[in-house]
Amino acid sequence: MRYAEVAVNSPAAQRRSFSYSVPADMDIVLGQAVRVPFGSRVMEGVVVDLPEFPAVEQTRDVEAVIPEVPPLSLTYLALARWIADYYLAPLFQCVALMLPPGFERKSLTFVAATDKSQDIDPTTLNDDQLLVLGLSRTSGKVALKHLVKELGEKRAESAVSQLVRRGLVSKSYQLAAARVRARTQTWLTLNEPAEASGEGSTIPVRGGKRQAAVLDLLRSHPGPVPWPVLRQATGCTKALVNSLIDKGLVVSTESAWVRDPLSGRGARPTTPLRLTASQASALQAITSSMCQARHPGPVFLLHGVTASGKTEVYLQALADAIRQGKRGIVLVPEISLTPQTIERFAARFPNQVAVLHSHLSLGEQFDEWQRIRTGEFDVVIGARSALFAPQPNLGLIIVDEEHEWTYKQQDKAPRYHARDVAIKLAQLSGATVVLGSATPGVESYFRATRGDYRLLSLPERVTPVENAPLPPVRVVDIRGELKSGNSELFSQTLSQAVSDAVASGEQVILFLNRRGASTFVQCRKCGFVIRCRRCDVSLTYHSVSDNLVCHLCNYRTRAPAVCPRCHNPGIKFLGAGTQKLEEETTRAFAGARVLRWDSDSTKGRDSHQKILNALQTYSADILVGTQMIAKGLDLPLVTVVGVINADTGLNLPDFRAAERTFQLLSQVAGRAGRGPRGGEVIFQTYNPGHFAILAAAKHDYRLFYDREITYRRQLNYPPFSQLASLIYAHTNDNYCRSEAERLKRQMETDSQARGIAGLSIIGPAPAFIHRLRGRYRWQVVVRGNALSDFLSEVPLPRGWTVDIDPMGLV
DNA sequence: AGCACGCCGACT
DNA sequence: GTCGGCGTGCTC
Repeated sequence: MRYAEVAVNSPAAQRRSFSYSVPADMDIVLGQAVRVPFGSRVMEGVVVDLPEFPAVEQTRDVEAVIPEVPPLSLTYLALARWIADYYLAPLFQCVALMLPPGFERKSLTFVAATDKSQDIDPTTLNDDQLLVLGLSRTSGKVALKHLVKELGEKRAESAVSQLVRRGLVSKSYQLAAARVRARTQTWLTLNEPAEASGEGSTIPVRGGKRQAAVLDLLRSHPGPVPWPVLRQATGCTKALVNSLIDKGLVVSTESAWVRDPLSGRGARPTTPLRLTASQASALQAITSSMCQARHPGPVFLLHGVTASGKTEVYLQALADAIRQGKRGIVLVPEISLTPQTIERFAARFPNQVAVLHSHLSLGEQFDEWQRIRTGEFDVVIGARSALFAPQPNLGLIIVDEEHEWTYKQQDKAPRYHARDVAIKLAQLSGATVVLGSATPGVESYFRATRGDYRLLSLPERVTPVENAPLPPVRVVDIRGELKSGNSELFSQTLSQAVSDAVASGEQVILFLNRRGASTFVQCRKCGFVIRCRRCDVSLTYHSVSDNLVCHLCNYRTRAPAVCPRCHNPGIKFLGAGTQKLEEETTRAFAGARVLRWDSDSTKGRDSHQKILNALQTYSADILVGTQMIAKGLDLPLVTVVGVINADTGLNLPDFRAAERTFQLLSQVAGRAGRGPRGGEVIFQTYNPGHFAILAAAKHDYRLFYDREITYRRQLNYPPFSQLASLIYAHTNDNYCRSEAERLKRQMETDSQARGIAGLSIIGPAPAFIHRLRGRYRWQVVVRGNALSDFLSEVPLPRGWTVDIDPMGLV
C-alpha cells in the first residue's frame, strides 16, 4: 500500500496535510495535483509527501490525479511549507500560489428531490419548502446558490434543512466547472485541388450567395482564416460552414490560440546604455555572484537615488543571466506596472518578456503561465505573485522599489512579503536577489549594514541634462502662513511658486497624501497632534464616545476642547481629500487647467495614459493627485512640486510612519527638475523640524536612517524585534473584546510555561478598522523573536487572523 | 467552509 | 415540547 500526504483546499485543513491511500494502479508523484474525498465532498489538493505510513489509521483513496497540472518541484514544495510555517497560513493556500492561474475550483452544493417526495401531502409543506421542492424537480437537481438567490440565505437554508430532515430532498456536491483552460481556434481553408488553384471557377458554386461569399473570401486568402474573422466578414453561420466541410469544399483545423497581453505592442528594440562608474561596479558585483552557483543565493541591496539608473543595472544584469543560460523574474510594485515600465523591459528583450499581474484576464494569466513554464521567456515581470511564476532555471530575482508595501499581501492568507519570500526562494534555489530602492526599507538597510545583504550604491543622477542636481526643497511652516490668499490649503510661498510657474508656461504637481483623511486630531493653530504616551502613535477620534483612543494599547482619554499645547480652542480633525484640493486649486489659480489623478479618476482602462498624454502635450497646467503620481512620472515641463501637507503620514498609528513619510516625500521630490529648466519642491508642514521631513528635503537617506534606526532600537521595534498582529472578528463587540483578552492571558501563561523571554503582548485594543462587514474587530500585537514558533503552538479559535511582520497600521 | 451536535431562550 | 440561534468539534 502506498500513501500520500495531501494539502487539501479546505479551511479545515489549515497547516496540516491529510493522509490518503493511493490506489495500486494510480501514477502519482510528489507535488502532483489531485482530487480527494473530504468529508461529504470531493476537493482539490496537492501531494506534499509520499510517506511509507499514513498519519492516521483510517484512510480513504485518492480519487484522481489532475494530469494537466504539472507537479510542483521539491524547491517549490519546500518554499510553500516555509511560507505556511512562517506566516502561519493554510498549507493549501501556500501551495496554490504556485499553481496555474484559475486552478482553484469551488465546491458547489446541489439539492435533488427524492422518491419519497412523490407521495407527500403538499399541504404539510410551507411556501418556501414547496418552492425548493418544485425547483429541485425541474431538471433533476438545483444549485443551492440558485435557491439562495431566490429566497435569501436564511430562508433557503432552513427550507432545505427541513426537507432534508424529512427525507424529501438530498444534497449532492460537485466541483464547479474549470474557470479557464487553453483556448483553441478553428481555422478554415479552401480545399482546392492544387492543379485547379488560380483558375477560380473550377469549384461549382451551389447553394446560394452566402456560400459563394464564404468561398470567395477563403479563395482570396492565401492561408487559413480564423472562424471569427470569416463569420464577421461574410455573416455566415456555423451550420453553413459545416455543410461546406461536408461537401469537401472547406477544411477546418483546430490549433492553440494564445491570449497574449503584449501582442500588438511592438516596442522599438533598445541596446544597453553606457554605464557610469558606480553602475558598472554594481553590475560587476551582481554578475560575478551569478557565475558562482551557491546555496544560498546572495542578496544585494541596490541603493540608488532617483534617476540614478537602477533599471539599466537590472537590464544588464538580466542580459548577463541570459548569457549564462539562466532566466529572471522582475517584481515591481502594483502601482508601477504601467505600460511604460513593461515596455522598457520588453524593448530590451524583444519577445522574451512575459507579464503576470491581476489586471490581466484569467485567460491571459493562464496562457502566460503555461508559456513561461515551457521556458519561452527569459524574463517575467509582474507584481507580488509573479515571484511564483514557473520560470525554469531561475538565476536572478529583482525586487524593484523593495520598500513598497504592496509587496506584502494584506487581505488574504498567506500574508506574505514578496521580498522576504524572494530571499527564501533564492536560499532554496541558489538564485541571486537584487533589492533596489532609492529609499530602502529600514529593515533592509539595517541588514545590509550588518552584512546579511551586500550594499551597492548609485549616488549620482543620470539625467538627460548633464549632472542635473536633485531639486532644492523649501520647507514651509504652515503655522506662520495659514489662510493666505484665496485658499486654506496654500501657503503664500506655494501660491506664489505655482502662479509663477503657470504664468511662464511650466507645469506643477500638487501632492496630497489622502490617508490624511483619517481622523487624527490636530490643532489648527500650532499643529500639535495628540499621541499616545506609551505607544507614540497618534490617537484616533471616536465620535460616539467623544474619546481619543490608542489603537495599540487601548489607552483612552476624553477629547479636549482646547489644544493641550497652545490652549487654542480651534482643535480640529484634519483631512482634506484630493477632490477638495482640485476645487480649491481651480479657484485659487483662475485660468489654470487642472487635472486630478487618483484612484477615483483613473477607473477606466486607459485613463492613466490619457492623463499622461494631456500632461505631455501641455494641455494641462496643474496635476493634483495622491501617491499614484509619486511613481515614475517623467515630465520635463514640471518645475514646481508642492506637497500640501507633508505631515499626514506622520500621524497614522504606525511605527513606520516616519519611514513612510520620508519615502513618499523623497519620491515626490524626485518628480521635479527633470528637464532643462530645473525646478523646486515645496513641502508644507506643521513640523518643519521633523527629521523625516528635513532628511527628505536634503535628499539625505543616511540622515533619515541614522535617526530612525536609533529610535527603533530605543523602542525595540523591527529590525530589533519581530511583530505579529492578531485580529479577532465577531458580530458582538463585547464577546470580541473578551476573547481578545482571554487570548492575551493565555499567551502570557503559555510563554511563561514554555520559558520564552523577551515577549511583550500589547493590547487588546480595537483594530484600526473597528467594524468591518458587520463584524467588530479587536487586535492584540505580539512583539518578540521567532514569533512563528511561539504562535504555532497557540491554539487560535476560528475568527482569528494572524499577520506576521505586518505592514501598516500597527 | 459546511455539517452535526448540544446548549440555551422564546415561543406554540 | 420544539424551533432557531449560536458556539464547538470534525473532516484523512
